[in-house]
Amino acid sequence: MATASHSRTERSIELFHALSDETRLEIIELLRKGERCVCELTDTLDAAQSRLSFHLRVLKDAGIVRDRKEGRWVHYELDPEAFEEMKLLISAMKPRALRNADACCA
Amino acid sequence: MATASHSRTERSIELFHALSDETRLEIIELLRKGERCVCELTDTLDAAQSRLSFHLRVLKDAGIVRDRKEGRWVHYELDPEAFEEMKLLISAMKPRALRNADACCA
DNA sequence: CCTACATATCAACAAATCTTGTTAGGAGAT
DNA sequence: ATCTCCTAACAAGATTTGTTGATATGTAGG
Repeated sequence: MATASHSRTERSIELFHALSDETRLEIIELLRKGERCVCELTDTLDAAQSRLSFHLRVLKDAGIVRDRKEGRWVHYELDPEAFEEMKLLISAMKPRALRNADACCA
Repeated sequence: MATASHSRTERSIELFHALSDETRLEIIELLRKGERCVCELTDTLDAAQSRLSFHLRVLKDAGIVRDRKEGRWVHYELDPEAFEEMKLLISAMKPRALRNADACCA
């Protein structure tokens, strides 16, 4: 567990920040096909190992991916729950009133 | 219009980056009630005008809010389409395969 | 035990982002 | 015209984020 307790705002920031980086989006795209080890991600993305490790950590802390150790390899996979959570957070942000419900000023 | 054309990745980065800041999430929360002028946002959020102006620009460039000028006031409101777009982008990121579809290594 | 390999972590630097203060422009009021 | 109010835009500094290279940890095999 990365941090203790989150407000909804803090949770949104963590999740959406994790999604706002090209390398991390590429990782997610690759993991959609299923679990992958770090070695395969570095090969496919042609990225330095320490760079991927950094981004995988961000994704893991946000709960978007899970890791599983097997011998000296570490496999990562997407956590579907995180995506459901994001959709809920977005739904909770949508406008809930008609336009100009009660305008201020003027 | 902020930029010319976007890949889906670039668009995701822009949208999710806009959502990964506390001030901007607070703005969105306020605008859920309906259109608001900048003066009311600065009052409610107790934030410097220039700070809000910066964040409103980020939200506007991302297409999350629209502005409307009326006399010397500028009113902002949420654009519901942006939230639909986000949900689509998230759906497109969800895992599409069963776990361990074809593991690498070991 | 020693070596090779997979991954994580750290430190230093570079780049992007946010904040604050200031300036500028446009709209109404006098 | 002049003044005031509302907001956008710019500039400088502070903070955060991402990259890179070096080092550490841990596992497997000789």
